[in-house]
Amino acid sequence: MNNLGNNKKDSTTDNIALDEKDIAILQLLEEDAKMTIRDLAAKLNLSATPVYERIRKMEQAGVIRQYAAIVDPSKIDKALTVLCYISLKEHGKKAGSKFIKEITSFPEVMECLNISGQFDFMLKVQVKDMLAYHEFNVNKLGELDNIRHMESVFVMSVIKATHRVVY
Amino acid sequence: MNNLGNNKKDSTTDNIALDEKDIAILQLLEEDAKMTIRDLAAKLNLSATPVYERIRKMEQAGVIRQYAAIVDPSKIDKALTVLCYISLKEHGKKAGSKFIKEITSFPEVMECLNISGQFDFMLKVQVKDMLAYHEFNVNKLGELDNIRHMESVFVMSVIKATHRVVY
DNA sequence: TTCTAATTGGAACATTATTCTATACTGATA
DNA sequence: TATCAGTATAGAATAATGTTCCAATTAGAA
Repeated sequence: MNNLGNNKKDSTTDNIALDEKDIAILQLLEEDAKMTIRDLAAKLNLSATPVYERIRKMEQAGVIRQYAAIVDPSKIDKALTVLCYISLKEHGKKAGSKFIKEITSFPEVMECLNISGQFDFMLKVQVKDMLAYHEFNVNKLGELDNIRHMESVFVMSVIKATHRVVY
Repeated sequence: MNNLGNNKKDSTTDNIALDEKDIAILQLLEEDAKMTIRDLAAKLNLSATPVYERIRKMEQAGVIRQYAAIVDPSKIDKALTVLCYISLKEHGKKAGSKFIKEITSFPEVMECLNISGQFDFMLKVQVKDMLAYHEFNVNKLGELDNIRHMESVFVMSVIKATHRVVY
């Protein structure tokens, strides 16, 4: 048990009620953010204006957090994904914050989750190859002083990876 | 050890050499895919044409896999993330394919990784709450007949989550 | 140097996003 | 049922952006 992590709300406004049309728009934009408003409108049997307004509302409400270009890691020589499990020695607020600050500064760390179970954190680390991971381990994780235990699990293949949360 | 997973290449063309300008473009588009070509050009001290051509090449080469709207799960009532670890009884090609086909069909499964270690797969499951996860477990995972062992790890907070792989 | 191929700038053009206004709808009230 | 207020919508006008074209420039090889 620990009290680490950062739960700050980053929404611009309060919650928003989404109807079926909003959901449909989200589903389409999750797959292809470059779809034009007119194409969206045609699929939903609407004109451009309501689609445009609905998207704008969802952006402002923080429902749509970001539009991102998704890059294939293997194409930029980052073919190895490793899940790195870490438990800390000190779980106090101060020690935890320090660890988080350092971890999040590493560009190799795509994801850092505060988890239940025997470990405190799971990192998803994206690197070129095993040598690069070894160096990350030694030079970056190895420099942190609050790590009690560490375990690496290697990703052999990606069966499914999506950003779609709307269904 | 197993031979599961699907490593098919989905690139449109062969590999491509990326220079510093390409990298810079990727980094910016990973953060904000809606940034205009003219803004990108201004940041890179180029005109619109070369930026446009470079993006097009990276799209066709599969370096840019997708443009996606990233939705905040908590805003659409999917606030609980669970890591679900699974090991199979049968690891043959046929049994593995069947499992993969079923798992990837579940919309709650955001991610499915074939991993090293005591388990065969890690699923990242995104649901409303604990009750919804319980139902997913019973009604969907529970219907699969090839599962030997299963373990759930709950995500208490997300410290870092990025799609940036270019650095 | 000279040549070739690739890259670039800037203008022209095509497409799309965005705004505006009038109309249609919805649900509540009397 | 009639009327009203608030919201959502379509369609046209405008602004912004994407896309193409071509001439000029650059970089590298012979």
